[in-house]
Amino acid sequence: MDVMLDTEGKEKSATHGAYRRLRGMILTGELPPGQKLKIEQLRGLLDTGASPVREALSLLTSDMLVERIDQRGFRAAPVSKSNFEEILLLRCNLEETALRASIANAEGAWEDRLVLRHHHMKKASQKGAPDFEDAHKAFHMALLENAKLPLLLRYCSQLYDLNIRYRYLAAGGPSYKKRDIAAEHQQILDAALDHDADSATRHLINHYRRTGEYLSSQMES
Amino acid sequence: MDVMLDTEGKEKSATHGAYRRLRGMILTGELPPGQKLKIEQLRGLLDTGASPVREALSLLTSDMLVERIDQRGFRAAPVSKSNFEEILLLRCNLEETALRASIANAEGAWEDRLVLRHHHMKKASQKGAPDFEDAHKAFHMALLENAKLPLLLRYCSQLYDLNIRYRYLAAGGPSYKKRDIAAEHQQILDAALDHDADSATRHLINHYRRTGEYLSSQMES
DNA sequence: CTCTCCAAAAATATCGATATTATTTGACAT
DNA sequence: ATGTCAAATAATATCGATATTTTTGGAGAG
Repeated sequence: MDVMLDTEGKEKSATHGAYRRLRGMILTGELPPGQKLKIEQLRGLLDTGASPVREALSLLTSDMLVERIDQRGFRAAPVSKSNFEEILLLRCNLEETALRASIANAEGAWEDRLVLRHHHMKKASQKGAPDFEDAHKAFHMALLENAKLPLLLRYCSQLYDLNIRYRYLAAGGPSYKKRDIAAEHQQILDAALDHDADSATRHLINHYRRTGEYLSSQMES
Repeated sequence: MDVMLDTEGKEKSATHGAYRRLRGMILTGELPPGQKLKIEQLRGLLDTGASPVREALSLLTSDMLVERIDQRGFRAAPVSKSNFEEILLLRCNLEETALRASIANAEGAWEDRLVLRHHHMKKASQKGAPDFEDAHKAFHMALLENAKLPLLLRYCSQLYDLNIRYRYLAAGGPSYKKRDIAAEHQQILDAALDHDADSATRHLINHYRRTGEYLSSQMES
C-alpha cells in the first residue's frame, strides 16, 4: 500500500503530519475562522487518507482550534473580540502563576536554557527567519517551564497558540509592530535572571497587555 | 449494517457513546491509571467498531484522561501526588477567578439556576442517588458559569473531572467522608446569593483545600 | 547462565468501501 | 410568488480488511 518511501522531511505517522499541517494552516489563517473543514477536501490537500484527517481534526478539537458540530463534521473555530479578550485575561493570570513558580525554582540549568532561547529568538528576529514564531514561543515557554507544573504549562501553551492566531488575523503575519518587543523581551529576561519575580511578571504582563491593546484596536474588521 | 435499532437509552453517535462510557470507566477507576488500552479489547467491551474507539480515545487524550504513546497506542493517564496537588492548585486559582466574575455578573436568572441545582444536589445526596456525581458537578459549574468565560469554564470542568478521579481512587466511591460538605455547600451558595465574592471564594477554596488534604493523606497507597 | 539476534505473534495505523445522515434541488400546491 | 415536501446529491460516520510497526519468545553464541 503506502510504501512510506519518504525521501525527505517526513512525519512519524500520517496522523501526526496531518495534525501539524492543519494546525499551521489554521494558526496562520490559511484556513480562515469558521470555515467548513470537509474531509474529502482536506484529504486531497494533505495527500493522505480519511482516517488520519479525521483523527487530526479530533486532536485539534481539544486545542480549541477546531469545532465539531454534532453530526455535521468540523469547522475551524470562529473568532471574536470577546474570545480574544478572554484569552488575554487567562494568559495574564496563568502565566503570572507559572512565571512566579518558575523563578521560585530557579536553578543554573534553567537560566542557561533561558539565555539560549532568548539568543536564538533574537537571531531569528534579526534575519527575519521563518522559524521566528517557533523561537518566540520557545522563549516564552522556557520562562514558564521551570515551574514544573505540566498542566499549567499545557494550558499556557494552548492559550499561546490561540493568541498567535489573532496576531496573524490582525496583521497578516508575524510582523506585528516590530516596535520595541526586543527591549520588552530583554527586560523580562533580565528580571527573571535576577530572580525578581515582581519585576518579571510586571514586564511580562505589560508585554501581553500592550500587544493585546494593539490587536484589539485592529479588531474592527 | 448496524441498523441502529436502539430500543432504549441510545447515543447519537457511536463515537460519542464510546467517549462517554470510556470516560466514566476511567473516572471511576474501572480502567485503572496507567493501564494499556488496547483497541480490540475495548472494541469488544463497548460492542462497537475500531474507528469510534480510536476517536473516543483521541478525545479523551485532550481531556488528559488518556495518554497516547508514540506509535504504541493508548493508556489511561497515570496518577501521582504531584499531579493531584497541581490540579488542586489550578482549581483554586481558576475557580476563584471564575466565581468572582460570576458574582460580578450576578442576575436573577443565574441565582435561580443556582438554587435549583443546589436543591437537586441535596436531594440526590439524601437518597444516595447514582446521579449525585452529576448533580454535584452541575452545582459547582453553575457557580462559575455566569462568568461567561467559556475557555475558563472549560478548564474548570476539565480539572473538576481530573479531581473526581482521585476521589474514586482514594475512597473507592463518591462516599468521600460525608462529614459536613452539605454545610459547606450551603455556605458557598448563601455567600453567592448575597453577592459576597470574598466570602464565597473563601468558602469555596476552603472546601477544596479540605477535601484536598483528606485525599492527600489517603494517597500513601 | 546471560546476551544478542531473528522469526513469529500481536497490536496499531491506515486504507477503501458502505451505510447513515444532512443538505440541496426541484416539483407541486396554495 | 412562496412555502412545503420528496427525491437526488453530497458529506459524514462507521466498518472490515490490510500493511506497518512493536512486542514476544526462543535459539544459538559467548
